[in-house]
Amino acid sequence: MTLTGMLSFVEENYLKAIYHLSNSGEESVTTNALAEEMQTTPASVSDMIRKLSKKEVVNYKKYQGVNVSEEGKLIALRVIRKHRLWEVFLVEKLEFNWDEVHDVAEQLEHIKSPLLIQRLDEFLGFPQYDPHGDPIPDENGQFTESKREPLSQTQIGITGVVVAVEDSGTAFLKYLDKVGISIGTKITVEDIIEFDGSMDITIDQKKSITVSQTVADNIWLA
Amino acid sequence: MTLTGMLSFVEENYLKAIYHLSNSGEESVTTNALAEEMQTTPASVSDMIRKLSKKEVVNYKKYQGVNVSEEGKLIALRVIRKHRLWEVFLVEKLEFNWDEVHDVAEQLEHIKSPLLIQRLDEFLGFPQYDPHGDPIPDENGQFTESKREPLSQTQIGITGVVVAVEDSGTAFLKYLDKVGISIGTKITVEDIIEFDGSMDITIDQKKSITVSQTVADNIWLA
DNA sequence: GATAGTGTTTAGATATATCTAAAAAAAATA
DNA sequence: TATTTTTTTTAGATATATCTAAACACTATC
Repeated sequence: MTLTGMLSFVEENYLKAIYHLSNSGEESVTTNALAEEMQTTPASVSDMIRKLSKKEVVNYKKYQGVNVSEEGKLIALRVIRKHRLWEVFLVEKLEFNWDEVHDVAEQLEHIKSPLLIQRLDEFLGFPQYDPHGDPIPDENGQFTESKREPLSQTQIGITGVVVAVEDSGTAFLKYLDKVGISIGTKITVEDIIEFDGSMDITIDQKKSITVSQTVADNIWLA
Repeated sequence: MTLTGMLSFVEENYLKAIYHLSNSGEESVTTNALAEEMQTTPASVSDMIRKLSKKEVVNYKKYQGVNVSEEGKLIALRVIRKHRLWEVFLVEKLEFNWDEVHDVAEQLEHIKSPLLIQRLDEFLGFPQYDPHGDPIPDENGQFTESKREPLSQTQIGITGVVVAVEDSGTAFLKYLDKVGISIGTKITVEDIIEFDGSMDITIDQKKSITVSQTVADNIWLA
């Protein structure tokens, strides 16, 4: 009953991971990196890549790494579109916290119904960003890539607005809630500790805290 | 990663089919009937039943048919609950027609997130019936089974209100739209043709039409 | 440029869900 | 009751997605 070109859940997840790791489809992704990302073994990754390559959704030469083909990129972006639209739905309509949406959206993103996504988009008022600040691509995979940089690459004295944060882990988002950082928060870099890359920052011109480099890597400013 | 007792999509679908075919878990379901319902072979059904039996969600003795256990009934009813809540969402919020919701709900019913269903229920205002008039069980599988009978078993002269219709097929629901029958429609039985069981009925005391026995079997009145 | 080490792929195995074909059990019929 | 027919189950195969262990290919070093 599987339609031609129809990918399984697992295949869609691999494609999404390849897209993400390759920095939006440009760089080549190694087998080990993918295995780490997918929480599986390099052997399984090799098998799956061969399969995706046969379906022509990835470009692949043995031992040379892999990245998404044009067709694969569009498929990945459509899955990402669905993921982010569902996240908006969960937060805006069902009052989920931003740290509760990821796992549910990981399931909902695989529902196959173009009409559903079209109507959901409409119902939500055609949102441009998800609750973590990531842009929502349109049906054709187009989105406006706003220029933004990680907090960790900002200089002392610079003030920026948080436009996005990494959305994968609950723990990180709970931490941001605790210290009072969300999309739109104004952050000023007061000092950078060279030893470990941690930063002293001021939040909304009021509260001062120190954040680790790991944290600073996962907050984007504009 | 599969949690203990966690059923796959396919297993959930079998359980649901067994529950439906057994008249809400009372009668015994034959292998052939299940194969027909699941659009597969008796051999596949046998295999799956053995598996479900090992997981103790169905009661099964070889050659004696199968039905859901207490635990299996609750699982089936929770899947049905999800299916019907999603149908309400699609019709009420995303403006789907009642003949467009079934296939999408078949996918959405397998999403695993108790919080999602709790919030969805709340968001929809705790609906008691789905768009086809079927009752929505609560978290514990409880629902008020209203007394209703198929139009085909009604007598001449009787007037009833449509409280439910069979929801599985698009063609049937499109037909009901065409002739002007929906939930709440008043139907009066004018005549019953003994030869083929077809019926002359009046719709909302205005329009008169003739419906086949098959159609009459799939409309419930109260 | 040979070699040690790391990264990657293949070979072979397991579990799920399905199938066809054959065997076994139950039901229907003579 | 014996036999035929139908239903159901088992046996053996296929496809997906995974694994471990072994082989292979690149890279870095001496």
